[in-house]
Amino acid sequence: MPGVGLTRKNGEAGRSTIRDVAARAGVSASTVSRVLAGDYPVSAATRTRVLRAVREMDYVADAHAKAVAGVGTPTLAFVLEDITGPSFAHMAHGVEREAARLGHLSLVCSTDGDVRRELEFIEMMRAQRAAAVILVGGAADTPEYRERTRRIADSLASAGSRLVLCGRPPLGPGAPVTVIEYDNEGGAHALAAHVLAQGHRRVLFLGGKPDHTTAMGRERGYLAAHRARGLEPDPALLLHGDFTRDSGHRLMREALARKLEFTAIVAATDMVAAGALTALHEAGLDVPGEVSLAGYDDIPFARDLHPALTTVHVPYEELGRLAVRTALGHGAESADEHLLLGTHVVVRDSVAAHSGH
Amino acid sequence: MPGVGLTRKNGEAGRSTIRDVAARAGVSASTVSRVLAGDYPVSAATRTRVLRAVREMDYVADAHAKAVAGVGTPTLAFVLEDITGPSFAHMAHGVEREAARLGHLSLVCSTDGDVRRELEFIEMMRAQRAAAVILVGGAADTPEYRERTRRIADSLASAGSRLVLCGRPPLGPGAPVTVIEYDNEGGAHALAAHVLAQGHRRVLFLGGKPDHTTAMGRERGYLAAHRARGLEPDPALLLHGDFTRDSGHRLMREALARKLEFTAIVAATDMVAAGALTALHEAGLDVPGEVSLAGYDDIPFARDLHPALTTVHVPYEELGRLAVRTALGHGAESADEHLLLGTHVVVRDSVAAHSGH
DNA sequence: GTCCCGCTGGGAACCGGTTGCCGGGGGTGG
DNA sequence: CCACCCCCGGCAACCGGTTCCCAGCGGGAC
Repeated sequence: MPGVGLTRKNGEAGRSTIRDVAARAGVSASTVSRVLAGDYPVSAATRTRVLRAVREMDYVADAHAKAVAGVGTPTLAFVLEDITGPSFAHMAHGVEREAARLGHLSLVCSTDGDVRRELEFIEMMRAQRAAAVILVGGAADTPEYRERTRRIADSLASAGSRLVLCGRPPLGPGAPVTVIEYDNEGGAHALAAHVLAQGHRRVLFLGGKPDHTTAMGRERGYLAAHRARGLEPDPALLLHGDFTRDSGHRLMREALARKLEFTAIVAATDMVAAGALTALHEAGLDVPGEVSLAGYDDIPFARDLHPALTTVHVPYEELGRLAVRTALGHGAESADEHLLLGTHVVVRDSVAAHSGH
Repeated sequence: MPGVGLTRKNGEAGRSTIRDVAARAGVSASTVSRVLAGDYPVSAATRTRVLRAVREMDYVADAHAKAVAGVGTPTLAFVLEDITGPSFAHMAHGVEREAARLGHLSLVCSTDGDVRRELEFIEMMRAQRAAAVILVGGAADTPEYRERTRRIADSLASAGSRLVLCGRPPLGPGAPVTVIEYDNEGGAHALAAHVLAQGHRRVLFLGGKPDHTTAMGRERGYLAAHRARGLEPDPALLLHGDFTRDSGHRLMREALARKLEFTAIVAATDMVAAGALTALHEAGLDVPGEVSLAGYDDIPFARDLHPALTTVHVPYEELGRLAVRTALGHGAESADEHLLLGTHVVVRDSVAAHSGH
């Protein structure tokens, strides 16, 4: 005897719909919707009955149905290489916190550097009608990258969404993109200048991948600081790896094994510096007595290395917050935007004056 | 002249619907749907036309509409206190990677320890029809916690979702919950035993909040290791703070200022150990020459502290992966499950034999 | 005592997909 | 040559909400 007798009681499995609530309250679905929306006049008695039914059935309106109906808050998406890296984690935290504050949910995707995964995810975000997609972290700035990213930006823009590049290479004029960067070159310049001011003349640079924009920005800063003093750095002192602790460790061991001459080291990342530091310790070298060392990022741990690491502070969390604010603040029609956040060096104990020579 | 003439060209703003695609391909919406779904026989010619229209219009099916229609992949949600903590970040990475591998999107929420935010988020997840909600990280195991969490679990279960507790206190029998823990007590026991085996008898414990289950598990392990040797630890050596670097730093300074007597330290966390280590350094103490130090978590940085930190390895990433596998592997009808992952101590340089006395 | 208006609440269309069911047309076998 | 069947594609209902539009009812004013 189907039809009338479908008894979906309170505790029973399966979600209850707005019509179930309406039935229990003895009103129509429209009324329930209106009570919950809060606009529209509803008599006090009816409102009470509806709210009681909602409470008793533990009803929550289906977010997808709302989305399809054109109401409902779109989610925010952010994509990063690896949330495990401390600076990425701080950006992610900023993004998530700010999104939540503004009432949005955050979808996250780690790509592990895989471009295909990034593409697939962004396609999904288009299907999700994401409010914005935030791409965080540097990337290789190749023509192919620009073209691909621009296509993504257009595609998102035409779907009413928006692409935000956070610490990523911009795309040139005309692309519907918001860019938020922090000053890699400036920070590295200031840091290297600090090291040079201590009298060091041969300073090893432990860099990242040669086409990676973050890595290159920092390397440019390192070079610029030299040239600003009329010095030309020895190309043999520029080493390339990636941004991991292991890379720093390996590079440092190689430098030592090859008996490169240097009195200070600038690492592209605190993680790299950490690896380098233990390699130095393993070799029995005193820091900063025999060699000075500086990092970049000012991750919390920098203070706990021994000696405490001199580094460059980057407002990662603020970067993330800013990214979502600008992403959400604009409709698709907004002009392209390009923000550049400042950095500052924080002096601790790992860089000392160059005594001898 | 409205009606027929609505020319929504390719590049124009606004997403295209399945009916737009159908119109362009000269077929009905059903056919487009079927071509994209891949099941159902469609003639080669029609399929080609449809696919071309899809490509030309850069069409993506709306995920919300699919969800409402009952198809489509539900997303996964995970909640943690602060993604900035290294161990949390690794769990998060594991969760996200495994979810992606299984074709699910991941929603993330940082609570900063705020219970209300946690509640709100979970309510949203019910509205999102999330496949599962993964709560990660310890919590205060109060009766109020159990009751509240159980209510959440029931509510999710009745909506066809599932709650997973990952490194969180279980709820007792009968709750529709999957629990995945790692062995805090066992790990701490093994670690403390290692320290005691080196001849130390007065070992300071730098713990977490007194009602926090993770903290308590580790403290129990510390105590149990003593008792297994017939020793009764001095209660004055049990200090309580939280799991941050700053807490370790502060606690250590206090212990030093109060001239507590100890020859070794077991910290509840590598972060705490890091803070403690720099406090030790600041006080001019040699580690492990004068004091031994051990941590917990085996975060990547542990190797780069000086001396390299002896600690307990926890398979955080695997924990995250496991959480999503078990969460997704079961319908709501599955039996309650309780998994316990093992840990092991990794011996480095920060614990030495107790020489003097 | 009417008339009119404002306050409430319901019916139905719509959002953008999926899918059960049905019907037309062409190929094949008798 | 006719009938049957199968292949393919369209119609319409449905998922769970929102909202436009309209109708009924009650009260106040004349």
